[in-house]
Amino acid sequence: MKPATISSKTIGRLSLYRRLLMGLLATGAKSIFSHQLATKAGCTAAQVRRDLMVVGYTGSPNRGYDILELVKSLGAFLDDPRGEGTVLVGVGNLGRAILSYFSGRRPKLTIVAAFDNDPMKVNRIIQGCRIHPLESFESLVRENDVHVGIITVPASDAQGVADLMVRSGIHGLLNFAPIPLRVPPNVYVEDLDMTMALEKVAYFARNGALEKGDLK
Amino acid sequence: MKPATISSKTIGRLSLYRRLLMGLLATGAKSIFSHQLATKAGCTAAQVRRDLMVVGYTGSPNRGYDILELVKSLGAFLDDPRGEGTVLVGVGNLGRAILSYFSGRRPKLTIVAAFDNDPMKVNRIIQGCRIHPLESFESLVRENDVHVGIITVPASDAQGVADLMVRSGIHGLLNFAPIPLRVPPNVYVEDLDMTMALEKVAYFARNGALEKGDLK
DNA sequence: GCCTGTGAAGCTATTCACAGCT
DNA sequence: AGCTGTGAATAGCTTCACAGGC
Repeated sequence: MKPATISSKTIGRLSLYRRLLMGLLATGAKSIFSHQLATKAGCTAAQVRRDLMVVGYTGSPNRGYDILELVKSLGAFLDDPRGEGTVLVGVGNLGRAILSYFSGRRPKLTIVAAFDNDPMKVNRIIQGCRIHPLESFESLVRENDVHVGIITVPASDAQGVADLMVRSGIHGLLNFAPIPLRVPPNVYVEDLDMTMALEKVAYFARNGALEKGDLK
Repeated sequence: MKPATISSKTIGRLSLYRRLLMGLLATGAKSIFSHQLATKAGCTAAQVRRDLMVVGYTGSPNRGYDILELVKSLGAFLDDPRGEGTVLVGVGNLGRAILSYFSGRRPKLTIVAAFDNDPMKVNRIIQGCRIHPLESFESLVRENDVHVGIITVPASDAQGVADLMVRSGIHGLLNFAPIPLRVPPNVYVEDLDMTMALEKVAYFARNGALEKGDLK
C-alpha cells in the first residue's frame, strides 16, 4: 500500500505546501495550479506534482487542485489521526522560545510537557506547559503515549537525553544540540544545528550563492 | 583555483568536523583517522575523506590527520579572515534565544546588532547587543560591512525584511520564518523551518524511521 | 490550449574499491 | 597491515517531456 520509502525532503515540502495552502484558504482562494503553488513554495511545478503523487490526491487538468480537498488529503497523509503529543527537554533560553513558538500553533502537534533538572525551573509553568523533573520523564511519556521529543539541552547532555528518550519509547527526535546523536535505526532524528546553518550562510555569503540553497 | 561549486551539504559537514575536532583538541588528542571522525560525525569514512579533499589538507596514511593542522585548514577554508559580523532582525522570544545562543560562541561569527521596530524594545541591550530601530538598518549594515543576516520575524514580515537586507548589501540569510523567501540568485538563503522539521519528525516517528534522516 | 500524472533522462551525492604510501 | 586519496559505480533526487483529459 505505502509504495516505498518516502524521502524526508518530500515530507518537508508536503508540510510546507499544506501551510501555504491553509494561508490561501484564509484569503478565500478555492483552487490552484501546480505552477502557482510551486512559485509560492520556491520550487518547480514538476516537483509539486511529483510530491503530490505520494498523497494520492489528484487534481483536474483544467481547474488544478481544489485547495480545501488537497489540504484535507495532506492532513490525512501527514497527521496522526489522534493527534501527536510532543515533549521537550531543556528549558533554557532556546527551550523557552521553542515552547512559545509551538504554543497553540498546530493543534494536532503540541508540546504536552517540558523537562529540566534545574530545581529552580521544575514545577513552573511556561507558555501553559508545566516543567517536570527529568526523573518523571519515562512515566509521563508512556502515560501520555508520546512518540516525539525535542532536545534543547547543551551539547554535553544531548546524547544522554536522547538515550533516555529512546528508552522511553520515543521514535522521533528534533535535535537542537549541535552534535550528532547515536540512536537505533528505527528512530528518526532531525537535526536543527544553528551553528552549522550560520557557518554555511557565512561561507556562501562570501563565496558566491550557489543558486539553490533552499530546503536543505 | 576553487575547483567548482561546493555543495551546501559539504560545507555543513566541514563546519561540523571542525567543531568536533576542536572538542577533541581540548581533550588532548593529537591525530585522528577518517573512520574515527566519521563515527563522531555520523557519516562514513569515505564521506569524510571526500569532504576533506576540497579543503586541500592531506593526511598521512599511517598517522591519519593532525587535528590541529586540520582545524587550521578548515578555518582557512571556512572563515572570513577579517571575521564576519552578523545582524539579526526580530527580537521576539526566538530572536532573543538566538542572540543568547550565539553570544560569545564563535568569535569570528558574532551578532553585531539587532533590530526591531517595537519602540518598547529599541535601545535596550540584550545579551550585550543593542536593539536598533529598523530605520537605521541599512546605514548600520553598510557602516559595519555586514554580509550575513538572521531573520526571526513572523512569517508575514519576513519577505519585507529579506528585501531590506538584500537592498542593504547582505548576501547570506539565515531564515527562521516559516515561509520561502524570494531573493536574487546571488543571495544565499538557509531556511531553518522549525514547524516543517517537527512535522517531519512526527511523520517518521509514526511511519518508520528511514535510517538516514540526518543532516538535512 | 493549458493543465495533470508520470516514465525516462539528467544531475547530484554518496559509497565502493583499489592504487599508492608508510 | 591499515591508512589516504580518488576514479568509477551506485543510489537518490529533480527536471524533462509528453500522453491524456477537459
